[in-house]
Amino acid sequence: MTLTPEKFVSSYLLYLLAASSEAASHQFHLRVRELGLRVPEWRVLACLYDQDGLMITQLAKYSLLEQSRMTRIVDQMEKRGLVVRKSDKGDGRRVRVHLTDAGQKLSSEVVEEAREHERTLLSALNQSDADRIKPSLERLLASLNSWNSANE
Amino acid sequence: MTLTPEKFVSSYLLYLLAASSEAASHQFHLRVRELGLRVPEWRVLACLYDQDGLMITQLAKYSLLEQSRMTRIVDQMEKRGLVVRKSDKGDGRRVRVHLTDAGQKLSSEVVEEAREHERTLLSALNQSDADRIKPSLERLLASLNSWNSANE
DNA sequence: GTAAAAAATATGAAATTTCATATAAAATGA
DNA sequence: TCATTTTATATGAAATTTCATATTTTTTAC
Repeated sequence: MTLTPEKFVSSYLLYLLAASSEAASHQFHLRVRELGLRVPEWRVLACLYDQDGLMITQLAKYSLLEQSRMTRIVDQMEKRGLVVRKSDKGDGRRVRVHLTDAGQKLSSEVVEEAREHERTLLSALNQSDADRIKPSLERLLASLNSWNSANE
Repeated sequence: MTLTPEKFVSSYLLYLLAASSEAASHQFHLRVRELGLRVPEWRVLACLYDQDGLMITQLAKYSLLEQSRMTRIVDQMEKRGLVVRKSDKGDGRRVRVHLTDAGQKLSSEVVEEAREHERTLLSALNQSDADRIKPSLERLLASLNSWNSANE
């Protein structure tokens, strides 16, 4: 049927991206679970580390998951004392999520481990790949995002 | 506490990879759902397109999901008439998953759409990024995989 | 040849996730 | 202003996913 029946998956862009993401995250996500966190919870901590008081919707977007799921993740983190909800004065629809002291402490610790893990990963690459990978992914992501917005 | 309180997430390698993967896949995964498939089912079709008769475990690995989940994905695809299980002669533990005629037809069609989508995505990048991205991800993935094996 | 270990798949039960939609607040526009 | 639409979050119910473990077959080590 096709003239080029070569393997498809192993050089398919979407596979390479998903598999790289999975491979890069694997060890660290094991560590995250050791710390008693699930991946989405770690993502929330990381987002709030950068900017405390984000809304549920923003957390969902940055953490790459759905809003209704984020609502429940925040529920659990709140029960656990890592974050608190505060309603936005000025816009009563918005819920601002803030780190508690415990959440702040944990988030700093895990971010530090994440940085260290990243250094380790990068040091396993050859110098030129290690130098280029992040800027290159940043450009890719920017292109993809603008392409996606243009095609919604 | 830290001397460089700059944003962490937006330039974190694991975030860049996960977000790029998500952004690159988003539109195509919508299309996959339009075709009545879930993402893992599409992945199975793609794997079997490359090599019919893979085992459950291999499908799980290539599709980046767990074995017990793959068992149930295959259950559903089998009920739907896209694949059939055949037990491996020579090793009775192994289950070989084969495309049916319908599965073969569907898998060829979706793979063709995936190729087209990939061309479209790549054409949105500048020439040099478009040329480098796949080889570069292939090297990254290889490094990560060998690093992961070494650190299990 | 046999016991123990390993490998491949399946499955019950709990937990999570999704989907559609409810609720409530704010913005828009006539 | 009032009705309509949009935005933000929450939630019920169904579906999926995970986790631990059972089952079956093969391999390994004695």
